[in-house]
Amino acid sequence: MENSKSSVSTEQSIKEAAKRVFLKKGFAGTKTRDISEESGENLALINYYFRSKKNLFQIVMKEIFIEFLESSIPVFNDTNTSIQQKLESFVDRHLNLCLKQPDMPLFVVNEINGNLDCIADPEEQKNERVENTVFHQQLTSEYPETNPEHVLLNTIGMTVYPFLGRAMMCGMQGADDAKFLAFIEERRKMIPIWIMRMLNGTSD
Amino acid sequence: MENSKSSVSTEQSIKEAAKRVFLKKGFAGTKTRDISEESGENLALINYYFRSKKNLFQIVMKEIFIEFLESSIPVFNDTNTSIQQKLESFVDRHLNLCLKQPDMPLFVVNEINGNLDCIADPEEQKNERVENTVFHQQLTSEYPETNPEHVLLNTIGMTVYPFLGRAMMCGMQGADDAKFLAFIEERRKMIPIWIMRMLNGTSD
DNA sequence: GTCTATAATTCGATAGAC
DNA sequence: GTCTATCGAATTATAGAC
Repeated sequence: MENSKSSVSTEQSIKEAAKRVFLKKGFAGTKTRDISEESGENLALINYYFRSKKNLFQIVMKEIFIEFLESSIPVFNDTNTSIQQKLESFVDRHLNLCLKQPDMPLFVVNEINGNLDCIADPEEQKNERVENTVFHQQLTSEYPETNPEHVLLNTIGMTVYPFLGRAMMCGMQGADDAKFLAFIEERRKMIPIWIMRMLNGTSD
Repeated sequence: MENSKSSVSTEQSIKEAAKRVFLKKGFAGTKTRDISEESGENLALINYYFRSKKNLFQIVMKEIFIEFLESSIPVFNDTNTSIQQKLESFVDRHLNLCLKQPDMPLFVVNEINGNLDCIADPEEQKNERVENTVFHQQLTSEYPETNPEHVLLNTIGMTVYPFLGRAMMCGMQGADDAKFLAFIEERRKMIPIWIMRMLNGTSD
């Protein structure tokens, strides 16, 4: 914004390339040369624009996290939708997000638990907790005997897990892309139904 | 077994230390010097016993994988138990496994999708696929309209996800160990029930 | 802003004494 | 089998010309 040349697009180009590489290889697995090659920009420009690999990583990490929040929070805070509608909408949006960036869930889950203090700014997280959402309130009032945290974890987990687990999912060997996509589409339809069944079952 | 000194325990010591460090930091994030420090053994001994870092990693990886299979396959292949009993038993065993090594799920999910050819031996995997289990057959015959792969993925996912996702689980901030443990114990009881509810629900 | 060249570290692996 | 010392490659980061 305050530069003279085509620097803005260079900076952007590096950041986008970094995002792709970090997503695929994680922090420790990514070399700055990978980012340089992926972006087509000179190696030195990475440090020129972003000071350090770690700093660049934190920026990318934060963007991904924000992207998730901005996709999810409005859905969970909609005062005009039912629990089931919120589930349908969240699963739909989140599956699309995962399909667009299949490496994202693995990346997040892997790096956020890491030793790195990414997303370190306590300011950023604000009170945008999923705990304080309308969804949470609806669950507590309509299903007072169910712990909402389980519902949330199960929903996110069932949505995300196929992208983490073609591995642990030993049964899906040789699953080509088409089969995987069909699998996901089945889940897009079923997950909200499954969650509702879990909620409505006899409370024992 | 064929060595003269206390070499067996040294080799074991290194392998166990490597397991701990790899579990926590992953392959790329682990330095051989970390393993040396963690084990208290000399740096050079790592290469003496295991030739290379990568080789040591593959050995550890295989052990963890075997541990999972040996814990799960017998349960899924028991001809004397119902679907629900298998679910209860698997969840119970697998949660214990995860509680003993909380870093394990993240590690597996992270590294198995990686570029590494760990567990490369096709021989090892044999036909011990979860696809060919009695559990799979029971599902197909008792719930012919349900895709067994979803059931399997949901079961494993719901069991494992809390260990992956204190992170993505934004709602569980500040969850201390005791609270987390209680959360897991709730799930140990509920997951089989939830899965059965999903199975028995009216087929939409 | 961009490039080349290189400094400064870090890391995996090994040589060689004991 | 174990240790010290170190090589050589890889990698992050920077200095300095353009």
